[in-house]
Amino acid sequence: MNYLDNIKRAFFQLHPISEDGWNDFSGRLMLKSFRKGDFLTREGQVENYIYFLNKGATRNYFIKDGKEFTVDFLFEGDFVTAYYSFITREPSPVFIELLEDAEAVAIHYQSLHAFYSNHSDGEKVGRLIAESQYVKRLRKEMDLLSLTAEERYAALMKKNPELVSGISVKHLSSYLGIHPESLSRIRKLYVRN
Amino acid sequence: MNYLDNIKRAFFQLHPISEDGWNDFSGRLMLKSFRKGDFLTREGQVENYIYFLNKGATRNYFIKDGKEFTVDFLFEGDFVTAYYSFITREPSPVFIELLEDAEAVAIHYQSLHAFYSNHSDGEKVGRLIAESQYVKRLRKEMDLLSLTAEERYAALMKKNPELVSGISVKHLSSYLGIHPESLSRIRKLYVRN
DNA sequence: CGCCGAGTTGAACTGAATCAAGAAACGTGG
DNA sequence: CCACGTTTCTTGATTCAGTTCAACTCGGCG
Repeated sequence: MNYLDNIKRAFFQLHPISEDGWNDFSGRLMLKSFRKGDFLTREGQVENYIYFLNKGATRNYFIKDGKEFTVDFLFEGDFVTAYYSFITREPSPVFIELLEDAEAVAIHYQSLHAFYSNHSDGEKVGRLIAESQYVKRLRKEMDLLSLTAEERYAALMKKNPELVSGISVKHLSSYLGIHPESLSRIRKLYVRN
Repeated sequence: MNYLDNIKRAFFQLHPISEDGWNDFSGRLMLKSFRKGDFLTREGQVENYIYFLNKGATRNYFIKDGKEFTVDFLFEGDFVTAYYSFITREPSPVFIELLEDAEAVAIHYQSLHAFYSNHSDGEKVGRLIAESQYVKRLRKEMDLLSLTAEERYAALMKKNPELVSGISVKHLSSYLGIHPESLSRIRKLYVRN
């Protein structure tokens, strides 16, 4: 059981490819370690990597008028990148911060694109990644448009209870689009023992 | 100048492909006509097409608790589909309604996927489409999180003035995440002659 | 110990929703 | 082309969810 097993499983779940294809891909990966508080990506830099989290958790956020807004939390077993910047090659509007010590496998932009070119299966995986990211974003947009803060909290608690308990009020609230005080009040309504 | 010229131009702007590839692709297209008020897609049906609008405009919206929420407006020269459903093969949460009489070129899901398989360039185009859709959604999500209703209106007016003038208050407001009365008031602030 | 950031609670405030009513624009059929 | 009914837009008054500012509690850790 080495550090490639997890990513291989995640990769094949998207789309199984030939052993040759996998060998090409896995040969491009680099293992990296991070400490809590480190950044995978800072605002303004062009994202050059997609990471797969073997261990750890990240918060992806941007800053507007000095205030932080969280767009995502990602955990062990997730692919992580400042995707907007990775795609457009523009400076990233988002920071990616490690919430705990982490170990991740990274692939460089150019290396991934070389892989895309080498295998039509590669392109397919790229498409599937992009599609799954789209689905996630649309869901969240729909929630932001149609739900109240309290409904968003309830929905999140239902779908992702470990997130609700594991993340600070400050960060969670900025993900839900409200202020910490408001989340604190909403939470009180849901306390039951 | 036939009905394929526009889509060819749009397609090649994403990614130029070989003449063979284009012939394969264009042979799969169907020309369709719609009347104002028709639906390309209704909630609950699985989306089987991607359309390219030669003429016309659409509003993509979903309904929650009887209220309509608009996620997108699309116009002449745009690709249109209930992408969420097209990807997941689940029933679409969104309706796509024609805002005016329209002419569109359509490709069927299975036909597109056959094209993906035939050409690695095909997969690449699929990836590029998905990526561009992602970018659009993230931008909107960031706006919804970090801007007030008035700021969202101002931003939209700056980036897309023809949209602001051409779309009804009712529809525009549901896109901005506010109620028609609120948009009406915001608008008053921006009137100048 | 004592500090310090995170979380909670309270009170006043505000942006947007809601409810209601009237004015304008639209389309459909005579 | 007008008359009618229907929908859309605007304006006003009120309410409400969520913000803001401020004070207090708690738990960690230096």
